[in-house]
Amino acid sequence: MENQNELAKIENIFLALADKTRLRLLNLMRDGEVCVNLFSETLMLSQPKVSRHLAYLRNAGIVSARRQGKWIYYSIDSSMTSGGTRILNETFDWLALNNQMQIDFERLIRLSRGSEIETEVVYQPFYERNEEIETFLL
Amino acid sequence: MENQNELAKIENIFLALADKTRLRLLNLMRDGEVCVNLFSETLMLSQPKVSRHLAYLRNAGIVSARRQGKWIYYSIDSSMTSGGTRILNETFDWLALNNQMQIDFERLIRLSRGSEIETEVVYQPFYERNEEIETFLL
DNA sequence: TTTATATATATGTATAAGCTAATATATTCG
DNA sequence: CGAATATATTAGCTTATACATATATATAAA
Repeated sequence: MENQNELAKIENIFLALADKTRLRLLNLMRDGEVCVNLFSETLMLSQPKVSRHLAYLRNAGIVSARRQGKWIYYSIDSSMTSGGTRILNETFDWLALNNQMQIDFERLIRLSRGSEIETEVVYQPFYERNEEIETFLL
Repeated sequence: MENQNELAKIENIFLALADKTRLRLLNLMRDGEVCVNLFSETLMLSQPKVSRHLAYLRNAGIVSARRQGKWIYYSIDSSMTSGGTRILNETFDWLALNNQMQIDFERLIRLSRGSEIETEVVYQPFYERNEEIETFLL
């Protein structure tokens, strides 16, 4: 993924977006960071499946991850190229119109309120992040 | 391709864009229609390869084709969904910055002037199309 | 240090999609 | 009609990727 020409980078962004599961994962990150467990619970998908698709998005440079204790939080990588960022923003706008994506996001919010599952997962919008806790990038 | 839900349609647009050859083909259609022969000459790709990728784009609803005599001209399908259109426009803007795409487009223009190949291919911007000639959609 | 939890990766398999070479179809022209 | 041209499709092969299941790694807590 390191030594590719520009055209290959563009192709790789679209490859990353060309999968329903990855689109659903991205939609959940649209304005905050989410940990693997919460992705898995929200979308009712197996943990390895979620993890592998997140790795795909990470390798494509679309999301970044930070560990906080046992949890790893994923969010949109703010250092994307401007071309990729613009495509991604259009994609978010498009996804926002989609029924499945709306349902997913509502479930994310509901689960992150902690009422229905007993795990410690939380949804953390950017503005709520506790930056004092020791974190590091993967 | 007919009976798919909205999310699948979104996925399919990105699948269609997730290939270097298809991106190069689309770039050549950015403000006009192009026939198969000219795609093939411009990109120096085999005719079956070009034809197959154009079929892929056609099935995805991104391009449409019209026959005029022996030639079949492909262009961006103006009846795309607004979401798809917006993604496509961002994509064109991004491609326009890419060196390979610039080279491709210049070669298209040069070849369509007819100086270097002896076939009858022509590049036809929308505004130059002769609508009087009998045409039909594939 | 052992145990539990959260996440990542490996393995085997099925499917999708790419490529080349060959062939089929459609149109025009003689 | 028969030949030439433009485009599409098929066949065989290879590669990429998705999936489920199993296993490994990293952290926290006891």
